[in-house]
Amino acid sequence: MNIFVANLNFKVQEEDLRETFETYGEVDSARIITDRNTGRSKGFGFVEMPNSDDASRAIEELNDREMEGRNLVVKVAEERTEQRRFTNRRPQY
DNA sequence: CCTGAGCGT
Repeated sequence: MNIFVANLNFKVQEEDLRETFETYGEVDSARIITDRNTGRSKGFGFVEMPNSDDASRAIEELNDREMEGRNLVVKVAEERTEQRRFTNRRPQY
């Protein structure tokens, strides 16, 4: 199950996110979205949990929960538009 | 070092 998590403190990293969600069950992957150009955190990310039951509990429990001084926003993620592949050439603007 | 709506290379 794909989980969207936002309102993250910028200093929170993927492993912190993973640990937080592992409290409620197995975490397949945790990803923090970082700015392509600066590499800094965008303040939100995605967590994939194999067990949808654990995922639902995690969403209920972690949504609006405080983490590093910020209140987390945890929702079920929308389907990703399309599986895009790496493109070495990016229009820099 | 710094910021704060939203859905990913």
